[in-house]
Amino acid sequence: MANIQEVAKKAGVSVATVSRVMNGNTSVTSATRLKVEHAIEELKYEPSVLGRNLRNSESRLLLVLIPTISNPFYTEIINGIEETAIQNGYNILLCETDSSVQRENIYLNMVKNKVVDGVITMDPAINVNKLNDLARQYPVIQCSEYEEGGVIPYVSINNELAAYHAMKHLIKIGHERIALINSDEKFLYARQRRQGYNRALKEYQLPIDEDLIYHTDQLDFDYGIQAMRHLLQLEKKPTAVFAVSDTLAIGALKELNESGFQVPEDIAVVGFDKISFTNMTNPTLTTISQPMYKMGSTAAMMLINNIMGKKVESILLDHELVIRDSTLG
Amino acid sequence: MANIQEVAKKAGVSVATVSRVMNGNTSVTSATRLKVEHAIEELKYEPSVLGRNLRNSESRLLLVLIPTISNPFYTEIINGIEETAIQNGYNILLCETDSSVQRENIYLNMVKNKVVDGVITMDPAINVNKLNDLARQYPVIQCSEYEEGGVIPYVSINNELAAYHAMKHLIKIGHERIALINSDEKFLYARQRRQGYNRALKEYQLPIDEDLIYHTDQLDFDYGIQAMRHLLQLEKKPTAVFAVSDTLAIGALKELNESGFQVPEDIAVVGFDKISFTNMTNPTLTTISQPMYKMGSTAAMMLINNIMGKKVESILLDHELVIRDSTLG
DNA sequence: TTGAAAGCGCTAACAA
DNA sequence: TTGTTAGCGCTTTCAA
Repeated sequence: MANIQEVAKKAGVSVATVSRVMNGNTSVTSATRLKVEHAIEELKYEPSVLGRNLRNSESRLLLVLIPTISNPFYTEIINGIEETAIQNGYNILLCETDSSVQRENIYLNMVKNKVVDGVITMDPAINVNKLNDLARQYPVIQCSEYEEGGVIPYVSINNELAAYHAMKHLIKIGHERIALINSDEKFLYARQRRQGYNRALKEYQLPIDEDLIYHTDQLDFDYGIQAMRHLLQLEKKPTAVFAVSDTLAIGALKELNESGFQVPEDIAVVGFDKISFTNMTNPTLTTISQPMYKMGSTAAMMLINNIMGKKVESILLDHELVIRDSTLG
Repeated sequence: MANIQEVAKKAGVSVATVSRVMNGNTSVTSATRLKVEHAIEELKYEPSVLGRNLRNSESRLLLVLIPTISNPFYTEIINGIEETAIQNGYNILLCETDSSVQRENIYLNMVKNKVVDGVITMDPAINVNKLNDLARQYPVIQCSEYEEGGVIPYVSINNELAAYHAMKHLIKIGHERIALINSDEKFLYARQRRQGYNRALKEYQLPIDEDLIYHTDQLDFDYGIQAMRHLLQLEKKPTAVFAVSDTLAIGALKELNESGFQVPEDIAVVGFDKISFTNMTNPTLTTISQPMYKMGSTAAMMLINNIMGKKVESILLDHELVIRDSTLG
């Protein structure tokens, strides 16, 4: 691949002039510009991003940190991030932390090392102190999961309200014993959704039965199966289940089918996220729709603005309850 | 962030010595090394990857091109690529082409611009000529989809044989009218799976009925639903369906459930890939298991070897027929 | 309008 | 063993 010097030589001008042409600088006569463009064409010159980046100390790369690529929830967010990034001349470096501290370190160093210009993190298990440290000097945005009252800008939804809506729906169609399949309450979203769960029960003067609350370590299908299996062993079984992730809800649905329970006649199920699978299950799954694509594109826009030195505000996007067969008794 | 000069100054040595310490060069006395390490610690020095890369003309970044992030099939492959890349000191730049020529161009230019050291492509719709051009000068590996008889090293499975196995299974349990939900046969894997379909039918002296072969434009669930809807309108309906992707098979299953057909009693279904959701459907889906993780890690290893100047050989990995409820009548 | 030259941060060849 | 220095490819300041 030809470099700027060869182009300059071929065109009979200086490298500065070539650079000016490349960057659309106006102070070049059209005659010179033509000569240079000709040389560029002839040599099939493509400027080295490395050289340019070193000089400008920018990489036009955004780091995107996700806990796992396997959950379709993240997939849609990533679509939103990527589209917006590309539109603004950035590319994304997608990295899975697997919630491992070691990986997290590697990736956060990429920010310090200027491999990337900024970072969007969706990992709920990330070390908050380290992240705050980083955010003092570099552009950082949190997406979906965030630190309450923290200093890092975020985009998310109102998890408490969303959970409240899901619960209210179940209560209104007559359920009184509603199980909650939650993830670890060390995560903010888990705590918030739990609060929404509690609020709805209180509002309708229903008791909070700790037996009906199950915590899972992870969000894979299998954990939903296990949770449901546990709940079905209770003496006083629930008549409805609210899972904080569609993947868990799908696992629960599977276990109910296997065990011969009818959904929603015997037990109703509500999920959370509206991943595309939820339309393929039998019955289809009632769920809270998160604006995943928009969340991603908003996060990307915030990060890019932040990189360009603008001040950005945190934002909570709207959710929506999508009622499907798993609660239509 | 401090740079190498500041560290050198603080340690009272030259930048070359700091560089030597950073790169584990042995010809440094332990006294000097100590001084330098001290300075590095004190200034929290992290070498600039940009400077290093420009100098070494390498980025230690691998480009991974996928048609869409939404298909879980790719997710597992990516896991394999990423793990292997990290183990070897590389990171991956994951990019969705959406099978768009424009995006493809942007990304392939990243190789020429040395933003990345090499590329693994899984996009079946990629421009083969352009890719071959690129491969003349830069490390390129094809994963899953490849050019038959081409010059670019690839890792894949024996698609013809896999499809043959799936069909043989259906025939052996008594099916004679077996529909094929295939994707566009402009893709090699679609042609190969079609060949396996044909071979099995011929071997058992069953007729090839073109009415039973349906081609979809994409692999999303919805396309599987549509395909099945079409097949159910035939006068002589199939008794079994083989879909070349689990996502299509899941859509087909959905449509069968909706229309009141029993699977596998009325119609049996076989998918392809073994994505994790195939264990959640009702009934669970018989499918061809592709070694996705291994495919990814193999591709990454091939690319890294290629970057290091080694010659690499194409390889076909083993598949496996996983028999589940959707064919257990 | 154009060119010369400095410099981004690093590594490695060469010299001492 | 250590230091000096050129140079990777580019942009931008300053001068002409």
